[in-house]
Amino acid sequence: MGVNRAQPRYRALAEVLRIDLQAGRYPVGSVLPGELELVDRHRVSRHTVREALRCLEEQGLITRNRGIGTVVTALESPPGHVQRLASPAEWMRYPEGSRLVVLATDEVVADAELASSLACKRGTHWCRVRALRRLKGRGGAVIGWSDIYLPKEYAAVAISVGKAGGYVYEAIEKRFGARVETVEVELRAEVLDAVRAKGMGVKSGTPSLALLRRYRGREGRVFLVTIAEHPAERYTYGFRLRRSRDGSVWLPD
Amino acid sequence: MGVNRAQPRYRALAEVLRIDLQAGRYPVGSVLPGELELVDRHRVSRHTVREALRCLEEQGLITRNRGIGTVVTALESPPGHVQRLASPAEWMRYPEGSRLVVLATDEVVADAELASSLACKRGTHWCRVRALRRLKGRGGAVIGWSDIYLPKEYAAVAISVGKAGGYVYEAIEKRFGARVETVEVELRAEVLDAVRAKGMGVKSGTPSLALLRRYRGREGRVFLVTIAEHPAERYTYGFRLRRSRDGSVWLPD
DNA sequence: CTTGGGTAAATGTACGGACAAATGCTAGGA
DNA sequence: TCCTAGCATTTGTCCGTACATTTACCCAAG
Repeated sequence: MGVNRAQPRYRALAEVLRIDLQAGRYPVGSVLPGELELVDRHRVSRHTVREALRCLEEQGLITRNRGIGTVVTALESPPGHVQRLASPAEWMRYPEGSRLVVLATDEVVADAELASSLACKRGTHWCRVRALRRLKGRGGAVIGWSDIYLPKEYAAVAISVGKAGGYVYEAIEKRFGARVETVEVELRAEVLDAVRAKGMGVKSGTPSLALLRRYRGREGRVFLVTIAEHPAERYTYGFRLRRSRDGSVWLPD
Repeated sequence: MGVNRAQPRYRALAEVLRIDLQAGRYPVGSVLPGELELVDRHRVSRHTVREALRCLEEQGLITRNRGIGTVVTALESPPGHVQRLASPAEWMRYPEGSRLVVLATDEVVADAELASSLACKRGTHWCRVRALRRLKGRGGAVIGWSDIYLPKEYAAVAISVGKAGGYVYEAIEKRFGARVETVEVELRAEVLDAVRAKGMGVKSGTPSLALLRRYRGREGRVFLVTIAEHPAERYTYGFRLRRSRDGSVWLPD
C-alpha cells in the first residue's frame, strides 16, 4: 500500500479534480459529486477524498457545506505574472505591538465620498472614533491615524476602543451577539490631508498607506469600518511567506 | 461518542495546546510531545490529535517535520487592536488580468539604497528588467511599473519576462533547478519619481503603492526581487476575507 | 395555503489499525 | 578515525467503520 509513489494519492486526486474543474466539468456555483461518490469513482477511502478536497479548499477553489455538498467557488486564479500569490498572511503586524490613543469621538453624516468608503447611502449617521496609533511605551512614536466608524446602534462600544486588548469587532460580537462573516480590505496610497498630517506630526502632503477594513455580518450588513493611515516615513508593512508542503500555496512564516 | 459538545474535541485540544504554548510550557524552537504521546495524555485518537495540530499549524504556531517532531515556531501574534488579522489573502489580484510590457533590460550596480532593497552588498551587479503593467487588451490602461532584478547568473531568464503565463520565479526554478522557499513582501507608500511618473503618464509626485517581493532559496540566497509601483489613481488593491470554519483564521473569499 | 415533522443526503467528527518515509542516533567494521 | 548499516522515533499516508449534525425536500395535518 502506498509504495514509492511520486505523489500521495490525495494530492493526485486533488490534481485530477482541479483539472476537471478547469476543464469546465463543474462550473462555478455547481456542486461537486459527494464524497462517497468520489470514493466509489476513484477507489480510494473517504479519508483520501477528504484530504484531496481539503487541498482544493486551501487553494480557494471550493467550499464545503454540511448538508449541502461541496460547491465550486472558483475555477482558477488568473495567470498574472509574479503578482498572484495565494498567501495566508498576517495582516498588519506592528513591530513590538502598538496601541490606540483616542483623540475624539463624534457623530458624522456620510457625504458622497464617505458613503462610498462605508458602503452606505449618503446621509447615513455614523459614530466616528478618531485615534492615533503609537508604539507602546511612554512617548512611543506615532505610526498611524485610525478612523473607526460604527453604525449608530453599535455606538456603545466606542468607549471600548483603545482599552485593553481585543479587537473592536470582537467587542461588537460579544456585546450584541452578532458575528462578523467577511471583511473587505482595500489598500491604496494617498497623500495626507492637513488635519491628519498635523495630528501625526508629519508634513502635509506626505505619502501614506491607507488601509480600509469593512466588516460585514451574515446578510452583508456593515458592522464596522476602520480606515488607517500610515505615513511612509513612519511605517512599512512587511511579512514573509513560505511554501506549503505541497508547494501549491504560500503560508505565513 | 461526540454528543452535544459545544466544541469538537480536536478544537478543544488545539485550544489547550495553544494555551500551554502561550503559558511558556513549550518555548519557541522546542519540540512538542509526539502525537502518540498526546494520544496517551489526552485520551483521544491520533486522528483527533492530528486535527488539533493542523489547527495550530494553520495559525502559524507550529511546523511539523517528519522524523523530527512538531516544533514551536511562534507563541502568538502580538496583541494589536483591529490590525492583526491572520489572513490568507490573495496577494495582488488585478481586475481582468493584466500583462507586463517590457521597456528595457540593462545591468545595474547596487548603490546603498538599492542594496538595502535587494538585501545585498553595495557594488553587486544585477540584471534589471523595467516593464509597464497594463490591463489586457489593446490600449489597456497602465496600472503599474515593475522593476525586476535578477542576479547575474540568472540573467538568462530575463527574456522570458512578459512572455506567456507563468511566474518569473517559476521560470528560474524550471531552468536552474532551484526552489524558492520563502518570499519577503514589503509594502509602503511613496511618491513617484519623474522617470516612472512619465513612463506611466501620471504627474510626478503622484502617491504610489510600492510593493517589493524578495524571493529566497534554501540558504537564504536571493533569487529574484521585484519592485512594483502602482499610482493611487490607477489602482487600488482590495480583497475579501471570510472566517474559517472554527473562526480562528481568515480565509480569502 | 401554511406549517410542521420526518426522511434522505451530505459533510463533520471520532474511533481504530497499518505501513511508509524521513530523521537522528548508535554500534560496528574498514 | 571515519563511514555505513541498521534501529528507534516521529510524522505522513491510507484504509476501515460508525455516528453526529446540518440542510433540503416531501408530505401530511391544520
